[in-house]
Amino acid sequence: MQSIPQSTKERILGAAEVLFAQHGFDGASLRQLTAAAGVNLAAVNYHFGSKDRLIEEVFRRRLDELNGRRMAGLARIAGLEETTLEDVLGAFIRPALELSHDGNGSLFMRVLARAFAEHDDTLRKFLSENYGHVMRQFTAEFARLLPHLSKEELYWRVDLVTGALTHAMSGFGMIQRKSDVTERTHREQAASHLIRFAAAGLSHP
Amino acid sequence: MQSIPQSTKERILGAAEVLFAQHGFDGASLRQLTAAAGVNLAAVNYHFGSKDRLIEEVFRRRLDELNGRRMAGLARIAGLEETTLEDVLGAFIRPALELSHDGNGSLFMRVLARAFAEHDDTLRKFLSENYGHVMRQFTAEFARLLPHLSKEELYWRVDLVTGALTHAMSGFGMIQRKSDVTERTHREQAASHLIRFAAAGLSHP
DNA sequence: TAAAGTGTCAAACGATCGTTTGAGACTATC
DNA sequence: GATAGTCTCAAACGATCGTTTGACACTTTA
Repeated sequence: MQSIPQSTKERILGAAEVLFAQHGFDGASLRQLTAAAGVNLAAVNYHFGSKDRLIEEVFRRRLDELNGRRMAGLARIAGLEETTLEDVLGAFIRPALELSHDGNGSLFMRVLARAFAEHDDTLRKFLSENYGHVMRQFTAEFARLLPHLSKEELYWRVDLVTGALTHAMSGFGMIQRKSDVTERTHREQAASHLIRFAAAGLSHP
Repeated sequence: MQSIPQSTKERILGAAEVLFAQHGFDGASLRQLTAAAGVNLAAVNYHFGSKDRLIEEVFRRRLDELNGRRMAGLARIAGLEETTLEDVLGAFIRPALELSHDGNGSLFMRVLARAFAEHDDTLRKFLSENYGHVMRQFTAEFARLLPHLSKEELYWRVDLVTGALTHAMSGFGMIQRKSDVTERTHREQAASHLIRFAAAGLSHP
């Protein structure tokens, strides 16, 4: 129950996230979208300029939060003597899982997985320019903790970890929470699975 | 140089695979597609009935070959005493890598990755009905080789392996072959990376 | 109170989509 | 040589797309 009604911009962004996750960027039309948001068709172009700019805003809103938390988590442990691989993976994975269980945030991971599959150059450039430093910093920390790996080996493994996490967090095959498990417990179990899997794949001899 | 010209159906299927990989199922129009294939616009509906049926045929053509090879590889080793986890993973991964390096087959893995991201129910049902038995059989063999894992643990890990392989084989971040390495060598290196990573992720304690 | 700014609305724009049509070319059958 | 079947072709169909327009209501500024 929201006593203060959402602004038109916020209603559009919310509906866009849901419909982009369900039907893709092309598949979700502005007519569907504005109808779902309860606003006029012309509102998207008035407030965002174009559909493409709306798509960018959908990303920016969630990724600023997501990667901000990731960098904050990494900053707490990076470079320390006692830091483990699991710690670094936790800093990368847990913010995404928290987002997944926050309102419509879970749908955003589906939107993100779509963006990866699209191979769209404009979108990739946008993601790389705005958030590329996050992956670079995490990779640097992995390199410090896995000194026995060559640069090529490490890149391979980090790439495979990225694929596994994107796939899992997009909810493609995510195992459903049972009714006798609290959501918090389930989230912790999911994080544990992901982290242990990734750590094993990254660090094997 | 093909002395025997391809049939209209084959030209459409070839062009469809390329354009679906590049622009997606919605993004690639029949007008682009038929122009690239050098055939008339109406040829798609004449030979395939509709765009959706064309999409199904694009999948069927490659997946029959791919999963046929996977099942043949699995049949050679399934249930044997001396079979290793790496053997089973090899039977699953190598046919996909061979496809990736065969003509336009590499683009098909991108098409497949798109299909996963789409979450389209019709397509998922089609894939599950026609090729679901392949994943079930491989999972059964994994279960035999990893008896210490609970059913839930195993499903989690197999799902994460699937994500990593789909991601990697779609060529998203696949490390480029260097010019001083033969294609065959590079393919073997890729298979080795994937198999070792997946084996570590599946079997860790 | 007049002017300027902000936001919403129905309606229309031109473009592009998947699909259908009907005429015509070609081959095989009788 | 007429007939039936297979295939190709240009053209058009209706639908839907993202975007633009101009009128109108409301608030803020002067």
